[in-house]
Amino acid sequence: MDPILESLNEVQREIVTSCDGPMLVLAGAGSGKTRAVTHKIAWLLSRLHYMPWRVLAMTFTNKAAGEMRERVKKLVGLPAEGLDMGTFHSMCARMLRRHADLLGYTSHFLIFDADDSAVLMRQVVDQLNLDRKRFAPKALCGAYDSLRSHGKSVEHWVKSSRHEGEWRQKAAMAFAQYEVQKRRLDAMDFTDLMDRMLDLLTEHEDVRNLYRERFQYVLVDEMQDTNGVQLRLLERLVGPHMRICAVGDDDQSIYGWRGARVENMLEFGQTFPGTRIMRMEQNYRSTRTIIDAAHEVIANNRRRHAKKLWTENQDGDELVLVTADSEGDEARRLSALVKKLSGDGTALRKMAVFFRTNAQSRSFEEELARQGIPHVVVGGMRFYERAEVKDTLAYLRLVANERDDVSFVRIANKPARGIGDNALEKLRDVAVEKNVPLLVVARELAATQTPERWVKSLAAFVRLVDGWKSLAPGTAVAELAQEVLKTSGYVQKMESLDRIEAESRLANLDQLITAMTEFQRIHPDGSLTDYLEQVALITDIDLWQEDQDRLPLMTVHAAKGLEFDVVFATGMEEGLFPYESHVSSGEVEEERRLFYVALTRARQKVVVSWARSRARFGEWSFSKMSRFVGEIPDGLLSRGELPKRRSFAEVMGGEAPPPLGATPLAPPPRGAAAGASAHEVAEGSASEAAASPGGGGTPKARSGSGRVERRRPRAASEPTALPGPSWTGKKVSHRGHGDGRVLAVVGSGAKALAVVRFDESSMVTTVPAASLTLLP
DNA sequence: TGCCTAATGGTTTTT
DNA sequence: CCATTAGGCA
Repeated sequence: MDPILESLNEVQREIVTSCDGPMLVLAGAGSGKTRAVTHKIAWLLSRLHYMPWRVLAMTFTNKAAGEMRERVKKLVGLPAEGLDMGTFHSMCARMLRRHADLLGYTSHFLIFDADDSAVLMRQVVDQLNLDRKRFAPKALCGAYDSLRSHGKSVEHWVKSSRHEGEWRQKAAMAFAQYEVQKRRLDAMDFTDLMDRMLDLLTEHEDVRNLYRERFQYVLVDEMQDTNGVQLRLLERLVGPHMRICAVGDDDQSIYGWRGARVENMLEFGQTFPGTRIMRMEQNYRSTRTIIDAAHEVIANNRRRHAKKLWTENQDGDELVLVTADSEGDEARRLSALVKKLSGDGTALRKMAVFFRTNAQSRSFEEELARQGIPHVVVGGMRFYERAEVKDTLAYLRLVANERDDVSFVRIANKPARGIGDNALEKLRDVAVEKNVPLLVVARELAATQTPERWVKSLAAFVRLVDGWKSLAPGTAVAELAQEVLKTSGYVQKMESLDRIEAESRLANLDQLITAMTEFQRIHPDGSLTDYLEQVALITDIDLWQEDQDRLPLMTVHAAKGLEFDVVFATGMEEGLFPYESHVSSGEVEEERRLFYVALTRARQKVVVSWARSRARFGEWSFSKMSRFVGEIPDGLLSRGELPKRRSFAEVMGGEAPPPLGATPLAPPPRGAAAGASAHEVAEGSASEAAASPGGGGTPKARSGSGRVERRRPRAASEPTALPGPSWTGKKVSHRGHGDGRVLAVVGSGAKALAVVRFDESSMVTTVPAASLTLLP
């Protein structure tokens, strides 16, 4: 038996070895899809002797591409290096660079991230004299993006509205202006990468033929999450040979809101006539109980291909339901379970906490820190979104492309160098009038030698930028960045800030430089533009290092494609999961698929949890358990012993429940009275909590309810210089991490360890208390 | 120009 | 509740 086929089942073998026409693989969760794809690539390379660059593979994340490449490498060795693998976005960006001029862009066009787009949109909104509130730039970007990803025209969008016609009309003007400005800036946003690529292949026959010739085999992963444009892209990319293999699972389509069309799976056969359809329905990942439970849930969806996963795996444990009183309580109960499992030998990195929205991570972070459980939030504050990192990149972007007005505005006066708001205002007027980039206007003005102060400042700035520009061609990225940071005065300014703040930022810049050096090691010939592009398309999943044993926390969306021994599916409440706006708009099925994805990530155990009450915008609200939990049959779900239903007073800390329909109560004393209180309240020490029943002198009486925030008398002892439990809740600073708040202290004196949530990174980390300074 | 305080409004999900 | 921003002041 061929070693490439040895470890495969019947279906997988068939998939691997049939390579002469279009194929669609309906691959259920955990059915060994990645294995099939990697072995197929290996087959193409080593048995059918495809040259690596003739194989194009599209994945959903760069991380998935990297992993796939590694696995192919294990099978066939070095040739795997030359494979064209990546996300749709990164592959398109690369191809677009090569032919940018055909579309009226330069080859170092900018790639706008969501932030850049919002900045530009804000300028547009101001320009059109629209109200920033009613026309929130971010919301406009979102609307416009969704519009395009769904393949709708602006005209259609405007007409389709019966209400708010005037709003849409004006928004449409903003969209148009946004397009104009984006063009002028030589920039593409994420959606453009798809749309312009489609233009390129549609309008330029020679380019189309070039790639059709080049790519003799095309593989697509996660087909269910591609959008209409992407399907058409594939259609044009794949030549008459039609050697394409797409893999997907309609039950796992969770990006409908971004334009993903499950229909792409159904229509695949029409786009590529003669498609062979293969099914992979044996699950190798999960216990039978998990598979059955997941099936029962997803079977409630009407719009799906009827199918059923099966497995030869053991039955395994029942799923476990955890009911909590509040989100803090939920976090506490799950942390206890994590501790127990970890004690029984399950590595933290083999477990995962999932939630519907990013905001939910907070309560878990706090509790895990309190318990000293190492963890990592995948997708929280991103490294490349930190201000100092973005500033540095903005400098480089301006050097790489002088049409980058967004970057110009960002850093022209950072550090302050006398180019204030009115200077920028004047620049922009001229720029718009003449339709030239800000930097060019600035350069012209500088040459006029007008004695005004702001013109002089501008001239100095232009000199700096031009200096870097002349330096750029022969200089390594890391070196250039260091030069820029030094001569711009950016670092110097930072050093003059208070020490601690500065150090953490400088540490981040150090890390950035390190990353640049690393980039150079991998791409010795990489240009500045290459570097900026790679950085623009990086995601948090890509950055997630699994080498440390930490409990990962992430949204279910981020969990796609991953697997864990134990999965905690949290926040299972009506309104949250399924998310409220999706229930009313009839998109519950996508929410259910999302839950299905969550369940099927698990190999051994699933814990689903929900909280009866949850704070939203600081107000407390009460929810029912998610309908999805109810869809798991009784025999498969252990409801555990329900915590005895506590009285409202016990839960909320001594307050009486609100009359029905009344304003919700004041929140339980979480933040304000520092870490400890939430604990005690949930443990049910109601007597203590009743101490000051709406007493006088409390700061904010909440209107309507007549209730007030409970305030616990502060411990008499003032925090001492010596680290100890008294530091809990205090603001501190750390050289390296910056400012933060102490969540817990273990031990006391010189050896004490403090768990701190740092503002800058929003990271929760354990550090020696001795390394902290107490802030007032 | 830059720093501080007050008010305001925001929670889906991401390439 | 939180983070971000607008607006006033030094």
